[in-house]
Amino acid sequence: MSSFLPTEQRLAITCQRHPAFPLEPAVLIRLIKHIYKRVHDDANAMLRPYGINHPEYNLLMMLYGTASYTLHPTELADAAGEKSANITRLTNELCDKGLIARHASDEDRRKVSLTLTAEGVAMIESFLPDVCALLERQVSGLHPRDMAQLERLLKKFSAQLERE
Amino acid sequence: MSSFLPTEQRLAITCQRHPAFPLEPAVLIRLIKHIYKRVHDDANAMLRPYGINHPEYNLLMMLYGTASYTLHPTELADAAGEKSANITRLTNELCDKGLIARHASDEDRRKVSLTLTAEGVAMIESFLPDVCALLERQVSGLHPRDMAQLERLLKKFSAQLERE
DNA sequence: CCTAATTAGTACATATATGTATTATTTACA
DNA sequence: TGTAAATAATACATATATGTACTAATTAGG
Repeated sequence: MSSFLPTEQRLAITCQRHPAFPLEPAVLIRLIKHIYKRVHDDANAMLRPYGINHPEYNLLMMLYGTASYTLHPTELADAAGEKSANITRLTNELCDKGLIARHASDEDRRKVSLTLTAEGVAMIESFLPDVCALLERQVSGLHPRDMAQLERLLKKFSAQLERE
Repeated sequence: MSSFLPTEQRLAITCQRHPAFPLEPAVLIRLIKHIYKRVHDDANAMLRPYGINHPEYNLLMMLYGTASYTLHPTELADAAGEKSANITRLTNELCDKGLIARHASDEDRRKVSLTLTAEGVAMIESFLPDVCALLERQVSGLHPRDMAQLERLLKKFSAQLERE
C-alpha cells in the first residue's frame, strides 16, 4: 500500500530543480489525489458484491438524498459530479437493473424524471450498513476535533476552487 | 460550477432516513471527491495545449522528481498511483512522443528502465510556469497557517487509510 | 544444479469516461 | 405569430482505465 513519503521526496527534488515550484500547494494537491484514489478503490471493492460500482453508488445516493427520490438527468449529473454524457449510460444500467425508473416530465417535455424504485431503495438499505462501516473505518484515525477542522479547511479550499 | 451545498443537504436527508449514517465522515469523503474532480479537470485543461493529459503529466513529474531521471515501471506505477497495467500504455505514448526512453536493465533482465529524455526535461520546464501558476491559484484562498494545518490533517487521514 | 515459486512487464479483452454532433422541445422577442 | 436562440437528453466515436492471462527472467529450496 504505497505510502505518501516517496512522493513528498520527489516534490522536494522537483523544488530543487525548479525553485519557483510551490512545494506546499503541490503536497496538498498530491495528498488529495492520493486519498481520492484510495477511497475510490475501497468503495469499489466494498460495492462489488452488490453488483454496482462507485459512480452508480453515487447516483443512487443522490436520489436517496432527495426528498422525492427524483431528479432530472442534469440535476443528477451536477449532484454526482459526473459529466452529463455519462449520465445516460449510467442511468441506463441502473434502469436495466430495475433500481431506478425513467418517466417523461409533463411540465417540460424535454425533460426526463429519474426516480428510485422500491427495489432501488431496498438495494440502498441493504448496502448502507457496509457503507457506514467503511466510512467509520476510513476516518477512525481522526479525532472529532480533527474532523471538524478538516471539514472547515476543505470547504474553504473547495470554495476557492469554485471561485475561479 | 456546482457548489458543495446541495450535496451536503442530500447527506442530511440521507441521515434522516438512515440514522446510523455517519454524517461528518461522509461530508469529508464527498469533499475529497469534489475537490479531486475539480483539480483533475483544471489540470487537464491547463495541460491540453502541451499535448499531454493529467496522468502523463504525473508520470513525467515522478521521473523529474527522481535524482537519476529514471525509474522502473513498477516504481513509476507506485509513485504515480496508477495501476501497473496502465503504465505500459502511458509510457508507450510518452515514448512515441520522445519524452522518455526505454532501456533494458542489465542488473536484472526482467526489468526495464524508463528515463526522461532531454526533450522530456525541456517539455517539463516549458509547462512548469503554468503548473506553478495553477497551483498558486488553487490554494490562494488558504492562509499559510491553513495550509500547514490542512497538510497535517490530510497526512493523518492518508496514514489511517494505509493502515487498513 | 534443477525444478517450483516468485517477480517484472506487457498484451489483450473488457469496462468506464469524455467530447461532439444530433434531435426534440421550449423560450425570447421581433 | 413565427423564427432564432437556448436547453435537455442522448447517440456515437473516441479516449482512458482495469482485470486477467501470458511470457520471460530470477530466486529459493531441495
